[in-house]
Amino acid sequence: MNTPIRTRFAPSPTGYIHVGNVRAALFPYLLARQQGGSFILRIEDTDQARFVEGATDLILDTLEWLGMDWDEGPRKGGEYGPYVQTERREIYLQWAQKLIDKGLAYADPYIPEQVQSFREEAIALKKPFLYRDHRPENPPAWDGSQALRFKVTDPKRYTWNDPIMGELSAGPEVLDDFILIKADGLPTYNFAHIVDDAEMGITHVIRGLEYISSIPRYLSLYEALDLACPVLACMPHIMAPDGKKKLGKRDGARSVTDYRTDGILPETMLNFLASMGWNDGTEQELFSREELIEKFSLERVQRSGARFDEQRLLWMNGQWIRRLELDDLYERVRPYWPESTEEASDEYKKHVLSLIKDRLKTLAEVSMMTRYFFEEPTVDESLISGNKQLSKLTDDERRSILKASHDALESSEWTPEAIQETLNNLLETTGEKPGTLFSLVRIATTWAPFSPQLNDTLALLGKEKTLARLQTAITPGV
RNA sequence: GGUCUCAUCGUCUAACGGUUAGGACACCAGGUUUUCAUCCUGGCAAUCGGAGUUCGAUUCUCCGUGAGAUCACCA
Repeated sequence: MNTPIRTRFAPSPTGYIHVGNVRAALFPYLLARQQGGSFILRIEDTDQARFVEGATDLILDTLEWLGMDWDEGPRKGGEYGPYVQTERREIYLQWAQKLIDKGLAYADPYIPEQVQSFREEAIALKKPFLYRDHRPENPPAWDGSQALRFKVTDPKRYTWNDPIMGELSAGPEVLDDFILIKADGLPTYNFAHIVDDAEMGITHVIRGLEYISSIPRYLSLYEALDLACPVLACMPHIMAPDGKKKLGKRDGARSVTDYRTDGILPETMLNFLASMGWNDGTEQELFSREELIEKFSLERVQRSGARFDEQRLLWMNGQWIRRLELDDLYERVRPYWPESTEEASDEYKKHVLSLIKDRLKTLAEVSMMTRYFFEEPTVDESLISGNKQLSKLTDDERRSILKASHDALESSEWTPEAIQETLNNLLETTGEKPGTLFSLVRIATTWAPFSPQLNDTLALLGKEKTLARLQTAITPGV
């Protein structure tokens, strides 16, 4: 009987959360859920300079929105807490003491500027810089005011197996005496995450590719601490739209909150991010959270980076919107109605929504797509002049067609079917083509570049409004 | 520059060493007797280059080339 796996997401609260961050949470989440294990959330806030107030809440809110529930961590607690690194200082110091006792950690007598000059010296000589080449003979006893460094005693080549990348290795030249505890008393990521992962029983570490070159250092630290090494997996980056480098905040990576505001569904975001760099080998494109959990595997994760294609995201969002039940969609779209809809009944708005559901790519689009159902539209002559058929007609010809339409509709029953029949009859009596007649009536009643099927639109708009808008369009001066 | 990694349509990707190299997005054309969209048809479009192994290479090996990551008292 295997012990249940434990995976984690360990973000830094340094600002907004972008799609790359979310995907770094998604893969460990999916794996934990699939294997019946635990997904742990840990806040890595040891960089006080980059700490941003409120960033943690933003991260937690985003994960909750996406339905990526965690088993232990902030807002949840758990038996391995605290789950915020600045609250774990004592733990790091205890582990650091173990290394000191073993002679595997020592105080750095230099200040950062001195180390920097060593580094520049090496660069000037075109030699790779290694701190251990400058390792002090008799370092002072560590009193907590200096940085504490790890002592690499046996630089060697490490080889390890990454479930995504395959067999990896790196030589001794990448091993160095890195800093464990900074002069401010807080641990570096390199040290803290090893300690935390061990203390929290993490079995699978899944993180971005940028960590791959540091892994030999982690391996040497696991050895020094006599710790079993968890499974280490690195996943490829999401690339910036130009495909040149990993997506980051400086490249205008949009926050997940922005996509949420635009009306991207959490289903879409999950599906889309999982699909970037993973597929199940079939031709399936749309995966629900449940399907992702069932089918995900690290072995099928792509090894190369993928660009974030917003057009594909929009297409996928449209697909997910279409899959929603109308009532569900109505609830989600609630914040997006224009102000003029406040008076309208839920029933009417829901009906409007049903007509445009197939047209939506984002929830935010309801606003611009439905205005004419709630307020009097503004006449836009360019809709006529820009229309191939309609621009050929004179004003009088257009009025005459609209007049005929008005009169026919006036005596029509007001159901979608009856309206369609009336419109069809009108084609015969006026001798106009559908492209002319229907377009003209559509524009005169909505003044929108596009709208749902004409008979449905008129039926919902109501006889009174339809006739009034046609009358306005017939009135000279329009 | 050192180290490490990656490489199939414009983009996301599929293909036990044997396929007319498949699908999706985008784009183009047509259909669903009005527009936009949905939906359906069809079209365009790819194995980075060179050696080698093999009867046969997108797939394995090597060398190039290109791209990315990393070399912090950041994570």
